Amino acid sequence: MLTQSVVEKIKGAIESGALPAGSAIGQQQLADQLGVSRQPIRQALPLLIAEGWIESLPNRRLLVRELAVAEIDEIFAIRRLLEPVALAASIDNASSAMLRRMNFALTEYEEADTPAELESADVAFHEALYSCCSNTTLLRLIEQLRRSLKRVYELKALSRPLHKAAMAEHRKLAALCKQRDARGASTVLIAHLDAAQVALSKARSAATRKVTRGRRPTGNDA
Amino acid sequence: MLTQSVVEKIKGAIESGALPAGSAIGQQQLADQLGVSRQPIRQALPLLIAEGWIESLPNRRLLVRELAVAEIDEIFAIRRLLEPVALAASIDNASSAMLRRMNFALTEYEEADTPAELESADVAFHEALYSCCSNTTLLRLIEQLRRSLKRVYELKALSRPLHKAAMAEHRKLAALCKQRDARGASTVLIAHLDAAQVALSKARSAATRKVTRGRRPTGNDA
DNA sequence: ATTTGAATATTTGGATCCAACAATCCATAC
DNA sequence: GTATGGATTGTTGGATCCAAATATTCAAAT
Repeated sequence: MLTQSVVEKIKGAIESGALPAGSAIGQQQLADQLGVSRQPIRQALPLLIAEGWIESLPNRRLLVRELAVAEIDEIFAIRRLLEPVALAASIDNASSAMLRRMNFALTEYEEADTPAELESADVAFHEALYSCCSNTTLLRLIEQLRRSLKRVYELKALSRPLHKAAMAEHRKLAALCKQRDARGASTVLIAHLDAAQVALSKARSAATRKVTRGRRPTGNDA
Repeated sequence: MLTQSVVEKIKGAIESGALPAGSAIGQQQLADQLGVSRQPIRQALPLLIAEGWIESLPNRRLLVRELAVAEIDEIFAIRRLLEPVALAASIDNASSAMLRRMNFALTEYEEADTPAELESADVAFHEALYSCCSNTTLLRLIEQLRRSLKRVYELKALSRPLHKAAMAEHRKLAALCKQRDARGASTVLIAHLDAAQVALSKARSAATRKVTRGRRPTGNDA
């Protein structure tokens, strides 16, 4: 079915920044860009609107939805509730396969060169972390929340020290999983989430300032 | 937009049992039934599939998705995580409007005659409960989870004593909100959810037995 | 120069068309 | 009588058509 692939491609374009937040889009334009007719686009749109990727203006214009800072915080608040529970449950009935998957993702993360590799290794690690939580609805929910943040993540993909820190936290998590210390792992996970949140909001406010003033106020990047 | 109303109508039909779980459906059939052409149906389908209302078989047949007992339990597990937090936050910045809405829904619930009125009063009460939680993403999520269970709720709509119990719990919740006792309210809410869960699973297993054997093994209903 | 209004152009949403695909049904062969 | 193969029917998915709604442009009037 073309519709499904169109949905994924549009999501990918939004995540990658090819369709920047706030930009207006038309059905025909999307269709041309993806090399399909308008029909699959039209089937994809209601889904994308319902999932919050695209906003439908009253003028029946469409634009890529912006994620407000407040909304990012809201999502993190929910993740803080759900992910520690998923992790604890996952540790309780952890399989050896889970530990293997975790370790694999860990090394992938360490050896990643490109931001894309980093990203996919990170996703793989967290998926492995929760994989044994035996609540697939919860898994889907967590995945959805993480993905809705993804389009803001590439900002973060620049900073080296943050990745170092994240890697250390991942290693700590893996160790605690091996020891089956659900309580300890949850604590570390919450810290991990908080760190990601402040990193994100910092990167975002910096980016906003950049846009507003045309240039960063201070500090060397790159 | 017709599509949106088609989505709602199909959801409603599934919730009301007009489209029973497990039944096969065709696009043309749906279109005829709703008095529209196939086009709006086709735009609605990807959304309904993604949200788990309809299942798409590999043979490209469609059928109304069944909710497995395990899945119901999963949803309750998530609700137990989210709703107490939403309630506590809502109590912390409760407005007088919230208390008024709660009380109104409470009396509506008490005076309800038909199952539909009961249902809507219940929804209104819980919406009022969480309305001040200041996390709209969380609110949407909770609403989605509650609604996904709605189609199983009408089974429960029969038993009188259960409603009495639910009403008492609602009153207790309202009182605790008025006293701004977030902790106590959360505890009662969890008990409320648990009660609903066991009631649901009992009703469901009874219904399944009924279907399987053609009649209930023991016990008087009605 | 600014604003109002009409004419034009673009875009959307619903309906329809058509080809590909899957299931069903029937006939024939074993 | 059963099983296999083919024809037929029905349904889906993508493309296209058309009318209605909206934005845009351009001209005229204040």
